[in-house]
Amino acid sequence: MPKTKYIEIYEDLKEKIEKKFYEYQQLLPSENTLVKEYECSRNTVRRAIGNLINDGYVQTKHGQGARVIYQDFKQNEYMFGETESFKQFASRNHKKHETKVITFETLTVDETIHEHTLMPIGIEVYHIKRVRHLEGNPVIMDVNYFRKDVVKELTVDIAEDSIYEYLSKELNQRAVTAKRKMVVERTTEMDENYLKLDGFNSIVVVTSHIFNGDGVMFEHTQSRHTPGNFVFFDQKQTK
Amino acid sequence: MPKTKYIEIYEDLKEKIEKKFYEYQQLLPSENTLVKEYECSRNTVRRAIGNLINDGYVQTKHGQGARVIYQDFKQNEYMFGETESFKQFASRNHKKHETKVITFETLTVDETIHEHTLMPIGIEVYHIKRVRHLEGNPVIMDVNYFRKDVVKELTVDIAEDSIYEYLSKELNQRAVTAKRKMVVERTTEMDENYLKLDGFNSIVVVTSHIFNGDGVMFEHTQSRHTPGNFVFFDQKQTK
DNA sequence: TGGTATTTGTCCGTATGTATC
DNA sequence: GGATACATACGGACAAATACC
Repeated sequence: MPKTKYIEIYEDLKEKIEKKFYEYQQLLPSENTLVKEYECSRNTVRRAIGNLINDGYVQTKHGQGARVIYQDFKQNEYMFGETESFKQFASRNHKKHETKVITFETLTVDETIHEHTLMPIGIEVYHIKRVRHLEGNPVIMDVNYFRKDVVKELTVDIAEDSIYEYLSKELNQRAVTAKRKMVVERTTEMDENYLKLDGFNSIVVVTSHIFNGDGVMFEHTQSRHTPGNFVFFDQKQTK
Repeated sequence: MPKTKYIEIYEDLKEKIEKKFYEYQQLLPSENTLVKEYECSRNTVRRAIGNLINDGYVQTKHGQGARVIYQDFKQNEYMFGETESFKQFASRNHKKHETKVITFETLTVDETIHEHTLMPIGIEVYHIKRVRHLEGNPVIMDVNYFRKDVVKELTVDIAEDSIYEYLSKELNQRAVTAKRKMVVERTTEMDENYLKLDGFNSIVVVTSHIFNGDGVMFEHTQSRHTPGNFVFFDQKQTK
């Protein structure tokens, strides 16, 4: 699987910034210099730098250059909200994890579910409730709706392991676009029964709409996070 | 101030999607068609579409096209977290707003402040605490640190109006990059004294590092939002 | 099933404009 | 004013995935 040139350059520059070969506040070499260094066109260098801008690693200024604004961050232990599965997250952080399935059923989308999930009325969906445990503590409740025509035959076993692993490996399905909304709400009785709230009377509710490569919104998920374990990062650049 | 071509195309397509000229799940005209329509090069069309992808409006697939995945959203009344000032937000939503300055002082950054804000040790900063009122209710507490060498002469009057308006109009300074981190914490005594918490024992803490066009991190802000008034949207696309 | 056309993705080179140094 | 550097735009070539007949 050969990577593209601009991705290679992007990753190389990124690593050099992280390793402080290019330091905070320093200007990157000019585009023309990088063109010679990587033996490519200026467009390709610019695409690589464009990605670094999106990641908040550099900031460019017209006739000046691309300045490094990446700062080493005491990486938080917990870092939810990224586009990765619970299992991946737990593994990456070397955390003991477990998923318990509370509800597993098939439903037909009616008016009420449609209002809530934006799934088209009449289709069949899996409705799954799961509690995620981290180091033995129940910290997240996931409420999923999966389109059955896309995810085919789900089972409780798969839901206890990783639905995303199953989708990518067995069905070659991938989440391509994720739209999310975050709010904080008062806890419900359900939250109090299932989650370790540590005195909080609120819960972070992340509602996601997830599209596959065909542009089909195949998943609607409400993730209810205990506040103590929730962190979200974001960076934006005004054009 | 003439806009660039790709921005014009981007905005035109965006509007057509919002107005449902191009509908949900429909494919946009091919790049070559758009090239003829807008009388421009293919690269320019592709840049415009790239922006639509970033906004979560379309999703492209190799060999197929760009599919609209924009869905009308019951726009939430409150929508914090965007890159806009409190005053802009309040005005856009036709809300009565008011800002009360609690603390206004000049400090020299020491080890402790540096640890917390990443501002360089030894420089002078304004330290400002403000409570934001919306429709008469205190809903946000902002704790700012501004580099004095960048923001020059701040006053309490400016802080009560809009520091950002002052910066852009008087000093021609702009926030270019904003890095943010969101967590939920238990309320402090200060939160309880100053904010209308409506029974919540938690508070949404948004910590921001803000860079100007010269790559100087001139502002560090901790925004403490009452949970009931906090909404954050996000969309990501896997490459 | 297979071949062809369409469509997006990558990459290159060049030219011009504009901000910075 | 001149040199440097980024920003925009155009055009062309080829590859790869998809759609169509």
